[in-house]
Amino acid sequence: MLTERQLLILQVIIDDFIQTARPVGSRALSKKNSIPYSAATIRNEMADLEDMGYLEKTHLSSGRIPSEQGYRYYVDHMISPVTKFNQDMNVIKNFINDGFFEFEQLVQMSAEVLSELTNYTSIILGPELFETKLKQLQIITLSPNSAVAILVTNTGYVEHRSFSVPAEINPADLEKMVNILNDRLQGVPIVRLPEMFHSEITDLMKAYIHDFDKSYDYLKAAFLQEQPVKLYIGGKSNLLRQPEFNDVDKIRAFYTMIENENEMAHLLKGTSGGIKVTIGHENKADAIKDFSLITASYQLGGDQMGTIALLGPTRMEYRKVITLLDVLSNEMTDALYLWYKNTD
Amino acid sequence: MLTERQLLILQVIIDDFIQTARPVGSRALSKKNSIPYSAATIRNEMADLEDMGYLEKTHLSSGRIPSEQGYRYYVDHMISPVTKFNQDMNVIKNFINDGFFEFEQLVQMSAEVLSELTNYTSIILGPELFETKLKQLQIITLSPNSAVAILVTNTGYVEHRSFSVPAEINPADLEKMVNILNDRLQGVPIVRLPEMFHSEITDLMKAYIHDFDKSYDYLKAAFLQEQPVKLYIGGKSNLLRQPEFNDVDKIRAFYTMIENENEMAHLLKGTSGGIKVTIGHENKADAIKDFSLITASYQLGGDQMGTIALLGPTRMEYRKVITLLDVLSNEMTDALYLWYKNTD
DNA sequence: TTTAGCACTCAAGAGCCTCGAGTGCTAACA
DNA sequence: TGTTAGCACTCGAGGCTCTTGAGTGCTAAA
Repeated sequence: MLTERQLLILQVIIDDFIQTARPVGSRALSKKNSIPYSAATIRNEMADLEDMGYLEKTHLSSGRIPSEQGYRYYVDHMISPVTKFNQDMNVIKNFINDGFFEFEQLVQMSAEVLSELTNYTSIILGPELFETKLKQLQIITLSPNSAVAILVTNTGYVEHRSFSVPAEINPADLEKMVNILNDRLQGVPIVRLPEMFHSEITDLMKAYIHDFDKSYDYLKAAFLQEQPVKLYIGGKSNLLRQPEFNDVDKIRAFYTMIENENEMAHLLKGTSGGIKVTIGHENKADAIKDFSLITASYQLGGDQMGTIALLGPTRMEYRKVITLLDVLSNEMTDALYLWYKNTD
Repeated sequence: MLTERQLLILQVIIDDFIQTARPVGSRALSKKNSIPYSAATIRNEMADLEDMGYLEKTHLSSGRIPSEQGYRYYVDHMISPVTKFNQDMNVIKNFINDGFFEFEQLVQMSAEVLSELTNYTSIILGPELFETKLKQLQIITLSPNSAVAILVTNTGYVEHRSFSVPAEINPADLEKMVNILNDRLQGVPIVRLPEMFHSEITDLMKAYIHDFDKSYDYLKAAFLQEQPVKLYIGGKSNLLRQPEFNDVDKIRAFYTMIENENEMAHLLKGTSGGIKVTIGHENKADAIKDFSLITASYQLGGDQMGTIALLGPTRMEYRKVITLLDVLSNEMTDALYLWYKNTD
C-alpha cells in the first residue's frame, strides 16, 4: 500500500512527465510548492516507488519516468472527476447539438474534433449493422447492362453498389424479384439476410422468374457482398508533434500500422460498454506496444453501435482524454437516440 | 544544344541517381560499361552540364545530382516508350479486367495497386458529377421524424443523406413532392439541379403541397447540400521508405499536407487530358516544392471524369510511373466506357 | 525520520581528427 | 584539338574525447 506521501510524489511525477516528456528528478520536484520535502527524502521515496514498480529510470543516473504499471495505477486511482476541461467539453456539446444532418458526417466530425482537442489520433469504428433491420431493397436499372442496387436499413444506413448485368439476365426479372424480396424481408435483421435470402424466398420466386438461378446469383452478389468496415481516423499527423516521435523508424511503424484498416478495426472491436484504457504492452497488437489506446462506445438503445478511440503515446493526458471521451460518447448516444427514436 | 556524349552522361547520371539517391561522381561513372571515357573527361562534361543548369552539386566537392531542369529535360526528351515494365502493366490490366463490381471500389483499388507497384503515394480524385444526369430521387421515411434521401445518377453514383423531419412537416408531403420532382427532373444534369429545383418546379408544387415553404426548404437541404470531394489516397506510408524522408520535419510537412483534402483536390483539379508531370518548384503548392506530381485523367466518353496522380520525391522513377499511369488511365477509361455505355 | 553532503553516473553536445569520395586545374599525350 | 593522368584541395560522415549538468545512492549528522 502506498503512503500519502508516496501517492503525492507519484502523482506529481506522472503529471509532470505527461506535460514535459522529460524524466523528472528529485531536486526539481523538491522545488515545487506542492511538495514540502527535501530532494534527499524524495529520492528515498522514489527509490521505493521504483522498487514497487511504479517508476523507472531511463538510465542509471537519470530522473524517473512512470512505468506502465505507474500509469495503470494513475488511471485507476488518481483520476478524480475533473471539471478542468469544461471548455473543451462545451466544444463537443455544441458541435453535436448544432444539429447534424447525417450519421456518417457526425461520426467523421467527431473524430476530427476529438483529435483537434487532444492532439492525439482519433479512431472511430463505424456502426455495426448487427442489430439493424432491413428497411428497403431497391434496384435501379441504368442501362440494358448495368444497374445499381441499394439497401436501406431502419437506422438510415444506406449501402449501394453498381454492377453490370449480363445479357442473359432480364432486368425486369430482377425488379420483380426485388419487389418480392422487399415485401418479405422488411424488418429482418441485416445479419440474417443471407439465410433468409436463401431459405424462405427462393421457392416463392422460382415460380415467377424465368431463368431463376442466374438472376438469383446476381442479386445475391449485389446485396449480400460483404462491406468493408467503416473506419474514420482523424488527426493522423497530430502524433508527429509529440516528442516521442522524433525517430523516423517509430513514425514508419506507426503509419504502417494505422493504414492497416483491418488490424485497427480488430483492435477496437470487442470493447464493450464504458471507457477502457489500454496502456502500452497491455495492447494485444505488437505495433502499438508503445502506445495507449482509450476506447469508448456509443450506443443506440442499448445495442452497441460503434467505438470511439484515441491513440497516443503512453505518456498521454489520460485525465483529459477520459473526460472528453466520456462526454462525447454520451452526447453521441443521446443524439442518436433522439435521432432514431420511433424507428421501427 | 547538348552533344551526344552530354546526353549520354546526363541520362546515366539521372538514371543512377534515381536508383541510388546518392550524388554520382565522375570516377564511378567512368567505370560503367556504357561510358567509355575517363573520369577527367567526364568531369569536364559534367562541369558544362552544370553550367547549363542540368546538374547540381550538393556541396563544393560532391558528386552531381540532377537539377529540376535536368529532370524536366529527362522527362521531356529521354523517356522513350518502354516495354520494361510489362509485368507491372499486366498487373494493372489483370486487376481491372478481373471485372469490378462497383465504381468506387475500382477507383480505390487502383490507388492501392498503383502505389504498391511504384512505392509512391497515389491520389485519385473521384469522378466529378459535372456531366452526369439525374436518374432518380427518392425519399424513404424511417420514422415519423426521420428520413433518408437518396439521389442516383445515370452513371450509377449514389448519394444519400439521412435527416430528421421536424414535427410540422408531413412525410407524406415530402414523398408527394419527390414524386413530382422525379417526373420532372429525370435526365437533368446534376449541376443544373439547384436552379431547376427553384425555377421550374415550385409553382407546380405550391398548388399541391400544404405548408409548401418548409417542406421545400427541407428537400432542398436534403438533396442539394454540397458533397465533399472524393479523394482516395493510397500508400501514404510508402514515401517513408524513400531515403529523402529521413528527416522528421519533412515527414511532418508531408503528412500535414496530405491530410488537407481540399488542398490536395485543388492541386489535382484543372489538369486536362493526357499525362502531366510537375517537378518540384513547378508545383503551385509550397508544401510539395520538394515533390513531383504526375497526373493522368480517366474519362467517360470524352467528358473528363477524374484524375489519377502519383506523388513522389523529385527523384522519381519517371519512366515507370508515366508508363503505368498511362496504362491505368486507358484501362479505366475503357472499363468505364464498357460499363456505362448505353446509359441514358 | 529527515536532511546535507559527497562521490559517482550518464546523455548530450562541442571540438577534433581521419577517411574516402569527389572536384578543378594543369600539363602531357595522341 | 580533344583526351587523359596527376595532384592539391574540399567536404560530409563517422569515430573519439572532453566537458557539463542533471541526476542518483549512500552515509552520517541533526
